[in-house]
Amino acid sequence: MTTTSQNLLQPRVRFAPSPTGYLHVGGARTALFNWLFARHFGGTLVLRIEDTDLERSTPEMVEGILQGMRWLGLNWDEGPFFQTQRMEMYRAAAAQLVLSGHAYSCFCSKEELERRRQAAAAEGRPPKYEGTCRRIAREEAERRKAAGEPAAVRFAVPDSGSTSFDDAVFGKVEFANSELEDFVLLRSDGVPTYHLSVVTDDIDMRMTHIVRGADHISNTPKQVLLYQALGAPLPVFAHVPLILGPDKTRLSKRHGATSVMAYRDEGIVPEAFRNFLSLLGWTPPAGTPEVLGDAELVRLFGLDGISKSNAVFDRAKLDWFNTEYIRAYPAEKLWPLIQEEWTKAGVVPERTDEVWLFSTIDLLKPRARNLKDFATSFRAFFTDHYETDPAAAEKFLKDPALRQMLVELAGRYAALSEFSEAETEKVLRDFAAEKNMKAGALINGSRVALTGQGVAPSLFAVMVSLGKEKTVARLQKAGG
RNA sequence: GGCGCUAUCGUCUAGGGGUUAGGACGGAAGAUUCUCAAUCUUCAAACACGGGUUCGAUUCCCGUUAGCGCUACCA
Repeated sequence: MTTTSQNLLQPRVRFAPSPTGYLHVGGARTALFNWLFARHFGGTLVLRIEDTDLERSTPEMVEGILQGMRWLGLNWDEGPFFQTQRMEMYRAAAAQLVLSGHAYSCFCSKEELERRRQAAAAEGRPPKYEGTCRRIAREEAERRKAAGEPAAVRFAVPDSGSTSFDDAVFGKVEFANSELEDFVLLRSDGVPTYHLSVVTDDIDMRMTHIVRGADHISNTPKQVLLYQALGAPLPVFAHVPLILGPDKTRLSKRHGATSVMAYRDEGIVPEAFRNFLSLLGWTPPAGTPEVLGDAELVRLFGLDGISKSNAVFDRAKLDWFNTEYIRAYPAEKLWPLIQEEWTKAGVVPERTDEVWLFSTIDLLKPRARNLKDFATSFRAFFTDHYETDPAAAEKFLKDPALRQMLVELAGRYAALSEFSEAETEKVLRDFAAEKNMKAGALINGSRVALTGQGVAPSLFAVMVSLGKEKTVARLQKAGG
């Protein structure tokens, strides 16, 4: 039997990244699915850092991954555990496997192995390890090791038969054992490889479900063999389809931002990112809307909704989710996120009273595409230190006569006692009629003069938000 | 190359032996005229191919093709 009954009431899952790079989109999605699964069932999410690749793992990347997890809002319940701090356990497991006859010492050097692989490739043979050292008697192997000869430990894969498992997403997957080679468990320097450390840890940490990328499907039979050799019950495997770039090849640097932190830098709201990511490879029950906040996601998530085919990362849709969240968020929720953008962009808001701030944010948010807009195109609402978009000025503010009109209009506004939307509009329209010019020209010109942008909310709402003093000053400034 | 997995609009997908094959993003057109990056309306857009099974396949089976994954003393 390849599966065992699992307790869905208290599932234990893990996210196990390797700190050889930042937290990328694919890893983030895997982390999210594990998080959703754990939260849905009230289970436990363990964070485990798989740093057994001593060459490529770095502390900076560990920090980068934790930072990514925090930005994504994916909290874990146990860990982070580091495999490099659990070396003794893997060595003990390897020793146990040698003792039970499931593994053996291999004295072939890396160079020798590489040479044989080349030769096999040249002859068109599969580059599989032939099991040379499997024939060395245990006593002799012990003697050679004692003499100081470096040795790795390999798993002795059965020569015949097959190994299968029931994947929660893909169903039954079966591999002929003859396709599997005697893979290395322990390197000659005593450091475990992936297969050994992952299985040892998953057993030790009592994982009930292994939710990971589909790129691990081919690795799974080796791990199943290890579970069996170690006498441990199998967890439920759930492989999730991969995320591809727009050209349908695996998502990589060539496709632009693959680090999740790049999305923070681009002004993406974490919850929007989670929503978008959740729908890459998973579909909620039929009839459910696509905009799903965390609570809904947690409530609806399940392994049965995971699809089998790879998904393309669609940036345009991410942006759409982002605008949906920015619009839906109340100003007070947007406020701290906006402050971060201001800090990054060096914007120092001139007014900080919440009533004004929140109403201005509410005025702006329907037109925001990302959080950065509040520090860039909306900048003029919060500070006098802003640039005017040359294209907008060219389009709406080019005419010198119009600019003079704006100065004159400023005078009318200066005399206004009630600075409301209705009043400011009336003043402008009366002025336009009096001067026999189109109100639209005045409105568009004023918009650029007031906001530095060609696109902004309704002009009179803008004026009220800015207040009389700024409106007058900026209109006057437009004159020259 | 070998092994494994996958295949519905451009993208994410629903569906399922008989449907006008549904939705969302994106796209196009129009409306609005106070801009559009807002809003509203409308439209275009898909079952990879070939064999079966069947009264009937997009759906089930086989094959082909394509894509992806694995094939390390990486994870």
